[in-house]
Amino acid sequence: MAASATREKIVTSADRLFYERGFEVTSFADVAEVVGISRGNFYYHFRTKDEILDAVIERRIKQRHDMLEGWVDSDQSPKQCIASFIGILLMNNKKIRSFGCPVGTLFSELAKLNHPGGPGARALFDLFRIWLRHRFEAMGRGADADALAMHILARSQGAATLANAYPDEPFLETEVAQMLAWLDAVAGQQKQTDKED
Amino acid sequence: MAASATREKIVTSADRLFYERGFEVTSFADVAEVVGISRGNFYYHFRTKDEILDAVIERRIKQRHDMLEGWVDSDQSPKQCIASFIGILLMNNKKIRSFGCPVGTLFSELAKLNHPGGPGARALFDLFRIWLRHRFEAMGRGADADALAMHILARSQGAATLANAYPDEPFLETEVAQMLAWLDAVAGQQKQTDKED
DNA sequence: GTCTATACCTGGATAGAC
DNA sequence: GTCTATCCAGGTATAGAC
Repeated sequence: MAASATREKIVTSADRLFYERGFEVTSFADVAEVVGISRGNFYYHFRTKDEILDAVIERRIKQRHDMLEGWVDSDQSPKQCIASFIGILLMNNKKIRSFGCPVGTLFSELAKLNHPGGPGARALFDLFRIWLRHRFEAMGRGADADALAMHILARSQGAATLANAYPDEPFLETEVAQMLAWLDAVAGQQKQTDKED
Repeated sequence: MAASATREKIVTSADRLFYERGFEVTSFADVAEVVGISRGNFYYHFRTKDEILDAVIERRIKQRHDMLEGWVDSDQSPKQCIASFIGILLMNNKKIRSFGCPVGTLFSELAKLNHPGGPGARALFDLFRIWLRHRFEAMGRGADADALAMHILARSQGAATLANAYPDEPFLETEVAQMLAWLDAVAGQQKQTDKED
């Protein structure tokens, strides 16, 4: 269990390569070269390629989880939290333009492969979905909180895909502004409804 | 140039397999098996795997082009045309739930590979983008027609990705309804602006 | 145009020395 | 824990008979 330095480096490098080149196309030799170890040594730390994938997904989940909970813990309002989520697109805009969304692209690759890691990749979506749902609930959107969560998740995914296809255009910034405006409208709607009912 | 029956079958089968399993992971043996020919025969029709990819992309572009122009030619209004575009998501909802969007997933796979076919895959996006832009222009949206086209393209992509991640939920239908409502709003906005200015 | 046979390479995975 | 050597499967691609 004690995470050895080498094991750590393997997971970190594999994470990057799976993102930048894709899971299937990344070979042990590629990872070994980046880490600076021999192919053979690999199998001391991981018995199969799938085990590395599991470790990478686990790592990604932990990272995202910590980031999301960090926002909640730093006394941001639910609306601010959701705005921070939308802001991820700008925070990572360079990588997204080059390689798409790490969550969405990994998921669709594994889905096509019918790969056993698929459910793990979906867990990444679940993490964001449930977290977003809780924020919308905290905003007083009990009834349609999950639908709103799914909607903003989809908008992010679409924005990332198109930003990847057209990396040299200011599209991502425009789209983020619209998503924030949508969030404002959702928050305002709530007040409206309070008055009207 | 005369498209032989075998060549035709190879492209059709490769198209399906590239969509359902992914480009990289699909081997000549896979395609040959589906078509019912030997691997060797393959090379009479295509010299490399990339040549098949080119043919598949060309085929997809032609199919989509014909579909889009068919709508224009059948006297649909610009707004109806855009609604038909949005409706693709429902028309193909079974396949989208299983394998995602054929345009988006192929693009992101090739983007990661830095594959020479990447630009071809982007051409598929361009086809939709430009067609949509023309429809919005015909609706009187000269100034922001392209931005609207990009927006609805992104919404479709996001909806497809999430539908793939959560195939058992009625999410796709909900999202399509919202996109149609958005289209109504865009059309109405135009009239509003006419009055206000 | 289609087949079989085969060359060649790369990838995942194992064995065993150090 | 790390290495080298090696096995084996599967992939692309070629040669040449039919």
